[in-house]
Amino acid sequence: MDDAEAPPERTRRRPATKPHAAGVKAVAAAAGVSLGTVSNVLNRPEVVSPLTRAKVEAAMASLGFVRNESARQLRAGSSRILAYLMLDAGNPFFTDVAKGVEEAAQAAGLSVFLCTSSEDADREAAYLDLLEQQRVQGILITPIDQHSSRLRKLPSRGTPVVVVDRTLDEATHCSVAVNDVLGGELAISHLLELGHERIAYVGGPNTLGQVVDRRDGARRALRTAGKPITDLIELTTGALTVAEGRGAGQRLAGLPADRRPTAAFCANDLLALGLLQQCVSLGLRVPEDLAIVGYDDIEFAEAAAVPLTSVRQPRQLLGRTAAELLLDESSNPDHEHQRVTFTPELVVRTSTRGTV
Amino acid sequence: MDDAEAPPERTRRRPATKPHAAGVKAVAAAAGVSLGTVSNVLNRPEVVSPLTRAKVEAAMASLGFVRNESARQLRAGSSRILAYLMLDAGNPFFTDVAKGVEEAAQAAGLSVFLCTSSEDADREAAYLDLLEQQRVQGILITPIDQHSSRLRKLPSRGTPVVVVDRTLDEATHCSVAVNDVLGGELAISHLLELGHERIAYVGGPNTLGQVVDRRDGARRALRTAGKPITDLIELTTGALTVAEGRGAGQRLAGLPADRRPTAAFCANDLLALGLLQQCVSLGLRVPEDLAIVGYDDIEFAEAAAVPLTSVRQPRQLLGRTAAELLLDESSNPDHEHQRVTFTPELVVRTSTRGTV
DNA sequence: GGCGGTCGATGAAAGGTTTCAAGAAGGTGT
DNA sequence: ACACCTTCTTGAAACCTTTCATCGACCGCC
Repeated sequence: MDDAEAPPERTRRRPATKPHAAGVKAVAAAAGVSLGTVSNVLNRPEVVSPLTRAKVEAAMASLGFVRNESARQLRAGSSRILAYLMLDAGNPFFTDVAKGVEEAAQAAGLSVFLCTSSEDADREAAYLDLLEQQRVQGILITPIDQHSSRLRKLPSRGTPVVVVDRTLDEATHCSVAVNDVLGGELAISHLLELGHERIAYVGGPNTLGQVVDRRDGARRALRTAGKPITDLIELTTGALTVAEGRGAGQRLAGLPADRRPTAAFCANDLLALGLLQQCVSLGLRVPEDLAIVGYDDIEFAEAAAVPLTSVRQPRQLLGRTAAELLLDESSNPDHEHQRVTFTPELVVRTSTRGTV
Repeated sequence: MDDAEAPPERTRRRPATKPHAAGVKAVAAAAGVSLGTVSNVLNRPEVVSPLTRAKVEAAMASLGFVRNESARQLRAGSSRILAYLMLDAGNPFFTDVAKGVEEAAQAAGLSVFLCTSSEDADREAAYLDLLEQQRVQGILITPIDQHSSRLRKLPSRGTPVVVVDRTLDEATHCSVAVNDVLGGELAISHLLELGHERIAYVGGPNTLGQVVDRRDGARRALRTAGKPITDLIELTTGALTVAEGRGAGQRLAGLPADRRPTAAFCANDLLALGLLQQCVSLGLRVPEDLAIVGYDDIEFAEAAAVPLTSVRQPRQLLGRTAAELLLDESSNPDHEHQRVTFTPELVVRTSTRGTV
């Protein structure tokens, strides 16, 4: 056998790498230092001498070095990212929660990625899988189905989860919520006090915990007042959107006046705004013919055609608290899961009270 | 020297790995196959025999295997993620754009991460760096400062960028926008036709291209009508939010009636809604004392206290088109950058026309 | 001048996946 | 029985960074 013959001739495999040229290696070569030193400049600048650091930084700038986060994360094992998987980005309630999350994350030096399930269980599942594979620091989620096994399993595999706007008995996560049953109760008590007898509950789908809890609160208020819960006329919607609210308004306005409810409590403000808009355009007077109570007290509730009575939730605080719990869980070794519940507050405006 | 003495005794380094236990290696062992086969099951299931595949899948399930995306991406060099960095998640305009983006992304099998700069240049920069380091497939962005060098450099380093809701002359990206100058013109022409002479332009900050273009359109309409552009009373705001709109309303309502504008054109609907709300609550009648035109025609514009005349933009289409351009750029080798411009449309409602 | 100590820089190993050339096993036709 | 395919499976290399034990140089001090 002749050693000199047939050199290995390794065919160059091109792993579809983007033009992202320079890595630490190239920087090290350009700066005339070792790999480790470049890494130190990146991660522990204080241990490298000012002169060397300057050389390395110059090399980085001239080569256009961009750190490869995948490699960093693979080796270091930690991500500086936190995700909030929300139900519906079009609902200002959730974007306000997100604002709170970002506030807390920024304070801790983390970044937030927002994802939206759009009330679609498959999308929710797909995002959960993706985020787990990405090994994000943690996931904040307002779930569609809080009993999903995927959700339960995540924490045991190392990805902390905090449930937002839902309370959960599971011992696997923290949760931060607002007492929705109480909120429903507040709304209906208010309407009962105003003398309403035929009251509608507009909300759906019933797979959403929020929808069910608020309805249960409504029923409880009726019971407390000594009325049968059958007095609550339920209009089920397919989602919590303005469009669905309009649809409900259509159905409601179509009822004969003597069977039509005199008040409607909507599972959120988007529904309430749609309902309001449709009813007004069909000639019903609000609140004289139909009083309306919304939920969330989003910024637009006050600016509506008829300023909307609504149940207010501490949106930003909700997000901030959730993020803080998540951070505690991933940094504090003796973290204990908590269930935080805030108290909602009724904000009365023209849509129920008429005159100011 | 005695070979048997002092075994290396390598100290175990614990790279802070999360409990995420099982990797492909463990799965391979459990299933009695090789590493490569497990990888094949993951990436090219069709090449592995049904029997083997079943064994591997069973092993994955029982071990709770979660693929490490960092490692996958590091080796394979490609990400299945696309990011939309938006100006303000609280603005329904952008969440509608985002919806369009997700639609297109989902069709292509990609996932979308949403980020929000909140009109803060530092946050924008930080997110751009982060996304580049993550080596996302591409970035969609509604920029604060479209002349940022960071933005220009990204594509040359391998991360495609599409600018959304802004037109850009740079030869480095595609952009998808709506003709904002024309939009401003439409709004003001409408007001002039209605006989208004003292017109206010409410918007800011002037670093935002949208704000400037819409104002320029307004001025152009005045010129076309033979009026001096000084007729346009400018109220500069700090951001495009409801709260800033209220502030502007306060300022505006404070003017003596003979100097107060009879109409206001707002750079977006959030401002318009805030302005409307504040003016009404201070006793001005809309549109009799003050006509208002908004911009974007978000869903809440129609449901406002006084239904809002607004300039409509094809929001979802904007997002979808942008995402499609991005996908083309990253898959089609002879992609050419495009500038797509849509045409806005004036939607007249009560806030300018009074009676229906 | 020798000793201990500090500060900085070094380079090999490790992290989990994908890739691909090459090998093994099984089947078919003559 | 043999050559030739086809179909699956294999194992080592490569991706880029971080980590850490070790080494060299330099300083001050007895």
